[in-house]
Amino acid sequence: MVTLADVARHAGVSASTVSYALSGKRSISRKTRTRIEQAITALDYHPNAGARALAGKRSHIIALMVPLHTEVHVPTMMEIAIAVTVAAREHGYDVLLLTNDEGPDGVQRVAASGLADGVILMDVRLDDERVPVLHARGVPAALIGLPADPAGLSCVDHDFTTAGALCADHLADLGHRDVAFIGYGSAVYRRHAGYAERTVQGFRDRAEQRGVRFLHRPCEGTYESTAGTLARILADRPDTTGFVVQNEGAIGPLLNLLRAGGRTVPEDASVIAICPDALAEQHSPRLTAVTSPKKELGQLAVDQVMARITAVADGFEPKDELLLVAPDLMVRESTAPAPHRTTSRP
Amino acid sequence: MVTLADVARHAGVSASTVSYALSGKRSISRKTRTRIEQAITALDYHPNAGARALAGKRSHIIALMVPLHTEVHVPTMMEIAIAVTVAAREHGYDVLLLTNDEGPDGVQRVAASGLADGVILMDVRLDDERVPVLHARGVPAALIGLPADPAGLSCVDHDFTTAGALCADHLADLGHRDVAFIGYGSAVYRRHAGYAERTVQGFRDRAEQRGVRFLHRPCEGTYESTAGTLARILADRPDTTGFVVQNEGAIGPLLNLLRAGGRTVPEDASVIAICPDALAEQHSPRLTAVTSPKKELGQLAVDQVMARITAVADGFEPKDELLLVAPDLMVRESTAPAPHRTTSRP
DNA sequence: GGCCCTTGTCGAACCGGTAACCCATCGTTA
DNA sequence: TAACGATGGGTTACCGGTTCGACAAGGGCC
Repeated sequence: MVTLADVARHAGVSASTVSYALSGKRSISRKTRTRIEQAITALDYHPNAGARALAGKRSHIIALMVPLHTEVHVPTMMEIAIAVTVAAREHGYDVLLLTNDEGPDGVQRVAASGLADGVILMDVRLDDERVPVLHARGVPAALIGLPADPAGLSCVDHDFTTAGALCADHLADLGHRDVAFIGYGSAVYRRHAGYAERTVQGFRDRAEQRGVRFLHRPCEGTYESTAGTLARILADRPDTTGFVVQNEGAIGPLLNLLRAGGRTVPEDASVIAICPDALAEQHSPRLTAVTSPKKELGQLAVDQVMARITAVADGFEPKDELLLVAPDLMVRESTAPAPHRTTSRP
Repeated sequence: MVTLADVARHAGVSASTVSYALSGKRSISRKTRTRIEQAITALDYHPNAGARALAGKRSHIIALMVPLHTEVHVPTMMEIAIAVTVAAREHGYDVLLLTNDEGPDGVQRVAASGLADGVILMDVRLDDERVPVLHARGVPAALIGLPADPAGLSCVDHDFTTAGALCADHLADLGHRDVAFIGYGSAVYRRHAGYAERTVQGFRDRAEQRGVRFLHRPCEGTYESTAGTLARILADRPDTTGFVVQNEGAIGPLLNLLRAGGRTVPEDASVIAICPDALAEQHSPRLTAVTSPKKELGQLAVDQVMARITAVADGFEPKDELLLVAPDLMVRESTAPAPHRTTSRP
């Protein structure tokens, strides 16, 4: 193994000079710098991570805690994870993968041992158990998702409220008067996943503003549950012509069921999905969808942790941030003006 | 921060004794051991990761390099990544997430710096560039996927050959005489992704053995490409009654297209998917599918790296392993005996 | 009773960087 | 011209564990 001392010897300088040349924390003359650089490439030197962490009190690692349960859209999660990893590298950081089953102890473990300088938590619940640990230890952290009380924390999230509102607006604009919101399975709402509730809330509020009648129905995302949900919706409100689907698993079944029931999309019924673009493109017809830029989420979260890490290291009080990333409505082939009423009702 | 020395003082012993009590590398009397344990919990001691890595020459971290391109099924990848993480924890190891865009340099970086003790590579190509680095540095590694020359390496993979063969067998058993294999986009084959080629090979060989006529057609997985692929298949072999789909994106479109073309599944055409169970369950009808246990893959890969890490540390020559995990054929609703020929041909 | 082996503990030398502190040189300013 | 700041480099004390060698105490054996 090649050490700093080896490089120093090879370059004819002292170890500290090499260290400073590497970190840039002091000015080094052109000549010595190039001599050092040559020595480094000549010897193929790679600074020892453990020694660097020990002496520098920074591991240059952030931990990313990902959810285990599959209710969240996995590719989306993965995309965020990748974005986090890439963004972290740009700060000279690496990413440690933690699973949610380690829970608060996992956060405690990596933070207390100095394994990670900071933590990014995904799939944050309103009453998340990991948050107290962050406070207790003063762990630099960024949350992707919002807890009930974000005081003293940095958070990023999709702006789900706006996502819901965009859906309501789009359908209202197209003249739909009776619309249905097909949400996640009731377990998700029971877990108090903030995003699910906020989407419905945004949809509900805007729908009311626009004078659109709506139903909100949970749905597990299997074929059967979707069939059941749709049947109940049409039983309760036969004139429903607009559908918003947040549960990705329900999209395919819904389209099939509508078709099977003699309703053509988008002529007889409009469908908006709240899902990644890749998914929206896969269906036939291609779906009008509301999407959030996942890459941005990951990058922002990294920026937030990095800011907190340096703040804590420099003795500053890290400042809280709460960023909501605006979603985009992409109009495709699955939405159209509401059909004229053919059924007359009492 | 609580250090080993603090614990030692609190327990009235020397630092080395605490270290030995923790590592178990020397016998410690019952009494002192319990005193030390009490001190540890009393002070809430967590060994410093950097110091441990530096002194012990082990970071207790393995790197996992995941692919970036989306041709592979992302949830499957994620499931493997999670399995790796969980399995690693059972060995007292953590997982560092690397993305494939770092390429060979990434492997070099984490290995040479001692950041990671070993590496698990996913999405291995036949002529993977990262393999030479492993050899050059003697990096303990496990590959998920097979390179062209696995000599000196530990590898796990799905037994794709058997997967292909299982499909051919199942269709042959049901009496299908003309079958089609709908594969991945041609880019995948061009990248020499071993798994794609091996699946086709296994299918081809078994089909020939069983006297089944077959076609192999690449498919990008979009709606259009699937339509095109299906049209060509039916043009070339109108009597085709069995379909094997490896590209998950093509499954939904294929089912819709068959239905639209007046072919009922499974009465007129049987469909087997090579995909995760979760996906097979989502379609209607539920798909007969060939699946590999992803969890096992991750666990085995971890076992392999761990074995190599300890081997290298103890000065042994690590022994190569090549494990193929057998897939399961799960019969569901999308396959049935071949229909009697109704079209007579010249 | 002397000898040796086992068991339990301690002291101290690392592991490979970091950064505070010190020193020399040189150009600038009063 | 003396004082001074800026620049470039060396010395060295850590950072918090691990592990080797030393050693004392106790037991078994001849």
